[in-house]
Amino acid sequence: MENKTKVTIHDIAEKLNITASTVSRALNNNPRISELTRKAVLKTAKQLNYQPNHIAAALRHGKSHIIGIIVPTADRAFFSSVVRGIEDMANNLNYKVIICQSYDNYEKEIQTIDALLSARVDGIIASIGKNTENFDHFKRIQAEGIPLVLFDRTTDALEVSQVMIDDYLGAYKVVEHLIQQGCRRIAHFTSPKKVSIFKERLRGYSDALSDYGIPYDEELVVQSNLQLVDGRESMEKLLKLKERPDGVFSASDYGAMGAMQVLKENKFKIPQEVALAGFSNDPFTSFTDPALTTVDQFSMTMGKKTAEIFFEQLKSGNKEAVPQKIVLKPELIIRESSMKRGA
Amino acid sequence: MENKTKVTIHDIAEKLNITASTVSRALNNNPRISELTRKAVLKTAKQLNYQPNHIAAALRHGKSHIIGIIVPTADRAFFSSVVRGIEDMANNLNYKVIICQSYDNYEKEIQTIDALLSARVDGIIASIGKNTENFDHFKRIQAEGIPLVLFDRTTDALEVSQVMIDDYLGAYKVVEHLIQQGCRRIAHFTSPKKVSIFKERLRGYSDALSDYGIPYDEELVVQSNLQLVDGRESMEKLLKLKERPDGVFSASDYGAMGAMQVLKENKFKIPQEVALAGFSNDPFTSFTDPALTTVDQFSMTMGKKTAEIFFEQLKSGNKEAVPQKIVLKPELIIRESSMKRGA
DNA sequence: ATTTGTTGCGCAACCGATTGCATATTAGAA
DNA sequence: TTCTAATATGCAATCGGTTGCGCAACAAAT
Repeated sequence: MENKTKVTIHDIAEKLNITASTVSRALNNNPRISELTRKAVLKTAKQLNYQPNHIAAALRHGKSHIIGIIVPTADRAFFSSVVRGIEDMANNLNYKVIICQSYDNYEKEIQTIDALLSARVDGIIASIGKNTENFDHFKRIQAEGIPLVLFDRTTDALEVSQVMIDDYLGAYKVVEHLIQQGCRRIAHFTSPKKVSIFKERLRGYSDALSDYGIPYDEELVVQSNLQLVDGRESMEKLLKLKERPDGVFSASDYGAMGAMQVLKENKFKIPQEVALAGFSNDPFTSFTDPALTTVDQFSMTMGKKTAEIFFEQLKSGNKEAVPQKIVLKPELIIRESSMKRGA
Repeated sequence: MENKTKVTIHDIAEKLNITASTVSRALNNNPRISELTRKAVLKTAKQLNYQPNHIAAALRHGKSHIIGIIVPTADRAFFSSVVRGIEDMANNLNYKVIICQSYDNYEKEIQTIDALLSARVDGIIASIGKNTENFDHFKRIQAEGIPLVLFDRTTDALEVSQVMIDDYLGAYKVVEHLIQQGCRRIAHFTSPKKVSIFKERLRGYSDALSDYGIPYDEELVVQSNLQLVDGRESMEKLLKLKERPDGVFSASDYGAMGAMQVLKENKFKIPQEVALAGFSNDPFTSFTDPALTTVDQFSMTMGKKTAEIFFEQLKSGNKEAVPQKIVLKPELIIRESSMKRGA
């Protein structure tokens, strides 16, 4: 255990009376090294408990073999699941992953990117924070010439590959379903933020209504931050309308949950009097009573697909390939909260 | 934007007709550099858009200024909250954080530690995976001479600082509360794993019973993996007993949730017929119907405290200081699922 | 026997920043 | 005026691998 000084390839070299170059090549399976030498090196390395210093290697060929992932928060099932998909692939390719959280905070997002850049990550995969409206920090990533891929919370303000789900379609399906269940006054919780996912969901809502001949009513579209409390407030506001809604489609599960609480507190029957649907298929949605209808986003698939595109770009040396835009199909998960007409 | 080659201190030096040493010192605020030179260097650095290469610096003085955090999974509110607490402090001290997930997988835990070690992190903060029973990989961290601090899922098999909550006390409080609500046959969901938290919770359960003169009944203690499905199975098993329990204390919120589902499916009244309590205060516990009684673990505090101890150790050069063991007090959160006697 | 390859390994530069020691310049002290 | 001491900067080694180029040794081809 005399580990005072870390053992290096030079130690191995000395012990075998060869040079560090040979040791390095042996360890890297360079074909120009004889089988005999390689075996000896490997054996000695094990004996001395040699641990490669990746920092030195990283310095030498300018690649850290680390990729950065930026998510608004890691404690949302959706994001952590995407991360897992990415991680799996990265690990297989022998890349390490730094997960950073922006907490939907613009300043923190900038800092995070700075940190990742100066840590010399080989590339960055990100989902944009809710409050971000300026994308210069992302442009800096591209200016460095390292790959950048966005997922879910993306933007068209950047020339970049992105993987998202078809939010429009998901929303459309939800609203169509609510209509088919008999709803005629369907409210929608949305966000004022410039993130495209919310705009797309709103568009899906509005188009579905119009396709089924239901007028779009401004007072039924409530803007908020879509958290639990926001859902509560929005619902309370809706209940004060002369004509209350008979269905609510929230662009987030938490928002829908808030609505559910308020409705239950006011003794409304869900879904008979008011049907309810969220978006994201957060695990808790199956725990509520009634269980919440929502839209699944195939997060693992999104992670895998994102990683695929990312590493493709990485391998290709990040040439100015045409940015790809992958749109995955979401799935409507129908649960009790919207089944007015039975299963 | 001619950023083909990254600018280095040598570029700055050349432009100013000085040497890289001077530039380095100027950038590091070394007092042996004249104010004039320093200003010039800073200005030129900005002009050329110089970005320090931390990898080179890391190689030079053997410190990466990166710390590794290992959690079983980042998508559990508890863990991500602890992580956030750690992150906050780390960022303030200008350290970066790599978050790694072991997914409660022993092999992956080992790989992760290897990866972090060869990434030359300056220290590691970890919560042990459920299935880990051998701790040699953690000993390797210590053998490297870098600080290691464990939180929540800890072990006494290692001479290491640890931060945990008083699981015994938390469990005791829950059971005491259930007894005070009138429960006399209280079941407990526990895990067979060697992680101390579950053993402590079991001990709290058992002691509370004994303190209140209630016999410990083996058939009421069900072992499982404590996930949702496990909770369901355990509850189903309990309902087949000749004498069913009138209270259930699950060592995990998910387990309690599974029990709740089964009880509701079988039309049992919660809490009147069976009172229910979990452990962890996962956000979803306030969304269930009835809302779930549980134990809060002050995750942010745990994160802060963990970081505090960790950096203390790091600053002190990781001398063989006596490992500290911090035990935080948990808080019982009483909700409807256990309020037999009203609020 | 000479040429042409092939194989296996060493030499030395290099990645970018840091730092102990040396040196030059200037100021202050004797 | 000469000596001492700061002050400001340069020199060169170093961190631990990696890699282009070169060379020796031996085999195969002519």
